[in-house]
Amino acid sequence: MAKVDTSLVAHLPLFAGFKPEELEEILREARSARYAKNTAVFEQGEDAHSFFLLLHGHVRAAKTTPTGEQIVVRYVSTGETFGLAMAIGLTQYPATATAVDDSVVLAWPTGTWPRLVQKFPGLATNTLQTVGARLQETHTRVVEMSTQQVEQRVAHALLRLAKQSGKKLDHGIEIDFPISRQDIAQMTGTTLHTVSRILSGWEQLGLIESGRQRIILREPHKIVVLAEQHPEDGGAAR
Amino acid sequence: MAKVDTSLVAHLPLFAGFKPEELEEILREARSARYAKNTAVFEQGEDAHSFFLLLHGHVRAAKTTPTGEQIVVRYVSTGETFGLAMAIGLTQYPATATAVDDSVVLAWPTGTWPRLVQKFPGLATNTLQTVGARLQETHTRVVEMSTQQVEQRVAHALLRLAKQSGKKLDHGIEIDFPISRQDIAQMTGTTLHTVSRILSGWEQLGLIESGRQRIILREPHKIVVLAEQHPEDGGAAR
DNA sequence: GACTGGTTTTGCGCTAACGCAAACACCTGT
DNA sequence: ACAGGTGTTTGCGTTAGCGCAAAACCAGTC
Repeated sequence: MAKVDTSLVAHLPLFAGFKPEELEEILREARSARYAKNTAVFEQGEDAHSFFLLLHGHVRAAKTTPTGEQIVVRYVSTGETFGLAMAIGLTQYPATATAVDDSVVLAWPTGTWPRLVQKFPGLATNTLQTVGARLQETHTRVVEMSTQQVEQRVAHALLRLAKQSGKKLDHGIEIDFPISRQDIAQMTGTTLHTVSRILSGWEQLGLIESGRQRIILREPHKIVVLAEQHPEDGGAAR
Repeated sequence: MAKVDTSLVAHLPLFAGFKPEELEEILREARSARYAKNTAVFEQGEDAHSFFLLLHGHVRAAKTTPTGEQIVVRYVSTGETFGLAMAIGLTQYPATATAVDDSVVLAWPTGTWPRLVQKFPGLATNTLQTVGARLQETHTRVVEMSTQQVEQRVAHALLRLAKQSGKKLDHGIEIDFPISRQDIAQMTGTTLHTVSRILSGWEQLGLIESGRQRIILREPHKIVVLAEQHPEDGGAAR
């Protein structure tokens, strides 16, 4: 079990307000692990044996419906926690987590959570903040899905991805991990085909540049306009 | 400031694991208040001055978009907390809370939260559970909106409402507070008109009985079937 | 360097659901 | 009893986006 440098994680929201020695103690309980691109960290329905902190890479959390459709719940970026099933009172993972890039995680056995929280109440309040933030984001998503049309939703999704995991290039912002049209469809509640059409359109207009599982925003500002623009603008309430 | 009977609230998840005297101390910090039908408990964007526990009645939490559309986030039932902005790191309420029935709440000034949590760490973990549960529910909603069609979504919404706030009658289950087609539309991401058409259809078939802001499920079981039935069943993945 | 499997593009027909409009029921207060 | 307002129903034309199908594309692999 490799020792984790506290300085690498000390600034994370999860550990806000902790002293170095406390941090050390918490980290001692975790093991680190690598997951190669396209391997599962855990599967939906599986017993929640651990909770995780992503140190490196990107992880996709997705839910599968009884009929087999998949919905992307979120993309986890470096520094974020995931698989918190235990903390929110679940014994099984509610989604599947897959590394979309070679990734490195810290994993705490689920059983350590009650003990850690008892000893370090700040963990609970910090986690409450992050779960609360996710709840907000998910509500935003519901609102978008209810009120906006597909093109706006895709625009928002790209902007969010760019913000979260964008790599600045001189000719734009590149989304920093492999992402397919299918993935974007599953984030926005539409189909692969519709996403493809929309992105093709944008590429014509020079707003983006894209290839196989690769998207570069060339004109982020114009995409913001698209995202905020309402169909038949000045639009009335539903 | 009226004294609140601890026995009325002791069993609530929020207070799980607390001793009567602790409970007493927590309750001492709260004031109780009444809100008449159709009055706002707080408005979206307003400074989060308090957080609440609903003792009696029903409260609707809804978000308003920049363009004026409203989306119902959830209906709060007796015993549930709401307006937890502070706990999840917000200084303003992210939604508007309106009493849909004459309602009674307990209200804690936002400023008491840090102190209470510090003294009673169990509050944080209990709240984490409930916020986690809400996150799950919201994810379910996203999945439904992405994969199901309007009729199924409306069926699910009614079943959830019936479960949460259903009053058992001999000829069915009545949703225990005034709810309009508009409200249901805002819960399911569709329009008033479409909801009306669907409910009319169901009424023809004898599945429900309904009137002005009033819905009775006469054949809950058949509605479950509707909710689970997939268009062109055996349906393929998106 | 051809093969193979996943990804993307594009065309075309179809339909679920929207949007608008108008009429209608019901409840409340005067 | 009546008026006014809020909620509901229903018809009708329109359309955004789905679903299917087929082709083109691309990146590794053998």
